[in-house]
Amino acid sequence: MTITEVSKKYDISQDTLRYYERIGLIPAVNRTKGGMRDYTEESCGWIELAKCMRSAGIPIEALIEYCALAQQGDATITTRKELLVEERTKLLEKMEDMKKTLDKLNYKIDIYEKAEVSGVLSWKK
Amino acid sequence: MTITEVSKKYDISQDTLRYYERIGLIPAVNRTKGGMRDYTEESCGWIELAKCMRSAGIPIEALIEYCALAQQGDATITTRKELLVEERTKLLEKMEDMKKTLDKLNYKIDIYEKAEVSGVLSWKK
DNA sequence: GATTGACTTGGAGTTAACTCCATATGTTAA
DNA sequence: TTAACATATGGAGTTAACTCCAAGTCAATC
Repeated sequence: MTITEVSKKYDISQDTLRYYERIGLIPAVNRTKGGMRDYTEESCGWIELAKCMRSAGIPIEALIEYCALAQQGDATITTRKELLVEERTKLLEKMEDMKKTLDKLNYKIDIYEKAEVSGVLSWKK
Repeated sequence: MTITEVSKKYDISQDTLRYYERIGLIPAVNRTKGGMRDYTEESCGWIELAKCMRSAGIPIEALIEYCALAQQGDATITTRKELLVEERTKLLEKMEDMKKTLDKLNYKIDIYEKAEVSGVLSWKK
């Protein structure tokens, strides 16, 4: 697959795809004789993973480390697992924060709706 | 309350508290004759709101707008509500992304655990 | 009244994560 | 084979959200 195709498939800019490769967030991509990138299935798998993790706000630094470990083979399995567990913990904490914020938003929106009906907002919080 | 007390109470740096006020994320804080900040209950309410919203990643720009609207009185109730509804929508989308990422993390961690036991990782995904 | 520590402002610096650009080279259609 | 377009690289620029700093003022203590 060309970079244009991958960019469309995963809705990631070509600049970002090259950037991810350059910093080691995904392993080096195959090249044609001319030097153009030729993404394999495996490359696509890495890109999908990167997109998924980034969409949840997992920091690039952690993903670079994971990618580096993965390229060192089975000896790093435990380390990689620990890394994922750590990110999972942080993710769960963030989700809790968001849940609290969601509750607050719902509460406030509810109050604003009631205020719209009654025309008064003196009892808002 | 002094800025030091507020900083400790909400675990937000003094620099950030001043920054929030400067950019209008919270309304101007009361001052003593000497010019020092003297946070009221209401100020604290705004800070708590800011902290909650920011912890969920709601952008500063939206909060500045909300704060500006709130200071214009009841005429902006509907606009404020719409703003909150919009942010709630974005928040729910982010939470869905995170849920998907969490599932992926759980799946991968599970595979790594099995690999640790069996010593093989050939069937990872 | 002098020292010490908290607080003030305006502005510069930092960090993460892209995003853009200039210049050069590969690729394809007429 | 030449125009037109896609892609390559290295490096600079951008954005959001802080964070730090210098130089000065306020407040409490000795």
